[in-house]
Amino acid sequence: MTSLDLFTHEARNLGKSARTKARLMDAAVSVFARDGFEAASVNEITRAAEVANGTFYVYFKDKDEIATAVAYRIAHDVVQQLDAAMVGVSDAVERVSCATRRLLDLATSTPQWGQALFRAVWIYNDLRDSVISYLRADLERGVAQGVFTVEIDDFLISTFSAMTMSTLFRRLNGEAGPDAGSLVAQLQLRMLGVAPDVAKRVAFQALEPITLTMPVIPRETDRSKKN
Amino acid sequence: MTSLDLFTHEARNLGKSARTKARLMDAAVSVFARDGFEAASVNEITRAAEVANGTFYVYFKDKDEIATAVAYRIAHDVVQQLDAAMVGVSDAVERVSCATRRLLDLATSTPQWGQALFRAVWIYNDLRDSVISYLRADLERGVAQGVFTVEIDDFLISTFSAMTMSTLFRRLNGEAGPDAGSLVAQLQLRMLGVAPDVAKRVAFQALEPITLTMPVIPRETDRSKKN
DNA sequence: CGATTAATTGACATATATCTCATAAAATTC
DNA sequence: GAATTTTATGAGATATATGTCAATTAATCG
Repeated sequence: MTSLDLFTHEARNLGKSARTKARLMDAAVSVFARDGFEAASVNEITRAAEVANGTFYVYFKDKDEIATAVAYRIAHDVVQQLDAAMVGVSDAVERVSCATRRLLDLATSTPQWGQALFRAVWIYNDLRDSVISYLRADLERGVAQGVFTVEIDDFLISTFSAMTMSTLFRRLNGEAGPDAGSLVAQLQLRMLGVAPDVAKRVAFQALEPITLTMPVIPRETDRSKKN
Repeated sequence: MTSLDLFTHEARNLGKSARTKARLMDAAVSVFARDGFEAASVNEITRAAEVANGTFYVYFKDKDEIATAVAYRIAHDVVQQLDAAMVGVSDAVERVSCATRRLLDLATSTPQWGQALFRAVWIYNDLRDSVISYLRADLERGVAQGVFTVEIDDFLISTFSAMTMSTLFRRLNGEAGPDAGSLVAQLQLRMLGVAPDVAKRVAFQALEPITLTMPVIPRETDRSKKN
């Protein structure tokens, strides 16, 4: 077990089997983030979860099944948090910029989940679609308002999200700094046809601090700090 | 062994050991393209190459070594072909557009190599740098000429190549059609600050048919056509 | 052609992964 | 607290991968 253990935390008041399952899912997040989907093994996951090998198969048929479960749960949570962070933003240009920046902030604030999200989106196409479900609507609104001068189709949306995802990747690997969200949002707005000065202003304008509504993210307490 | 076998073809006049090594490298390309780097096994490669397991270890220390060899050779060849295809294109806007489109055309014309290139660039960062080595210069030239209104830094270049690479990925997976190169080039030019109408014109203008100079790409003859 | 060198082979030792299942431990019920 | 149900265990059967090496086959040379 490492760091956050969000699933375990969520399941802390449920029955024993739910808690064990959650432990396995947290462990899977760690292992997938560290080793990648392919290289990860059930043994690594059970070791990380501190349960016996056989326990895994009580809860999941195989690696694919836990991977799917983890991926969909993470995507679901991220979409939820993203929705919450977007409440009150109505201007199309701001919404598009905000979504990219918030997603990056979210995914990098808990890097293991970010890694898992990245890999999950890579593998499960429908997940990508759900993470960016709001995007198409915002883009179309911008076109209707005349601020975006580009045709909204699958190709555009794929390219747009590839820009976000590649930034996430570089952010998680330390190749990009905290302003990466703003930088890529700026490029995305330019691509959509927003005037350069407006793109810069919107992409770099300060974001409200996030007010978490849904899942309580446990923080390390000072006393339990590691080395 | 499948389809193209470019390495084998290149080595056809060399000694036996060079030919066997080439067989292994072609097989590796196939297997990596099919199974991905992680999932590929030495056994699969030797089976595809129709040699015994032990033969592999005569030529390569392990999977990593052949992967590196293959990746660098492919990147080298692609850069070479790309250079050839860019000769005579001098305008910065055209060069940037042309490079993206040519790279996509090249990589999709031999899909297994395209897959391998995609995976290689993913894993070996310096390869990505070599494939896009010309890019920075062209971008800076465009800025000097006043046609690009964006700051040229690592972040921009990474994002730019992510757009190309994600298009390659979708192209190889049949999610994008033959015009994908033009579509993404258009978006890239817009992002760089080129006026939308110019971006469209340049990205969609006809390209000269490629005149191959360097490595002879063997074509399937009609009589050896499969089913 | 016989001798020498180069290239190839596949069985084998080792390691690690998957998934099952009889059994044990823990939790719950009455 | 005994009985019952739920949960967890880890040894083991099966499979597949890696890398080595003595032996075999193919190529070359004088």
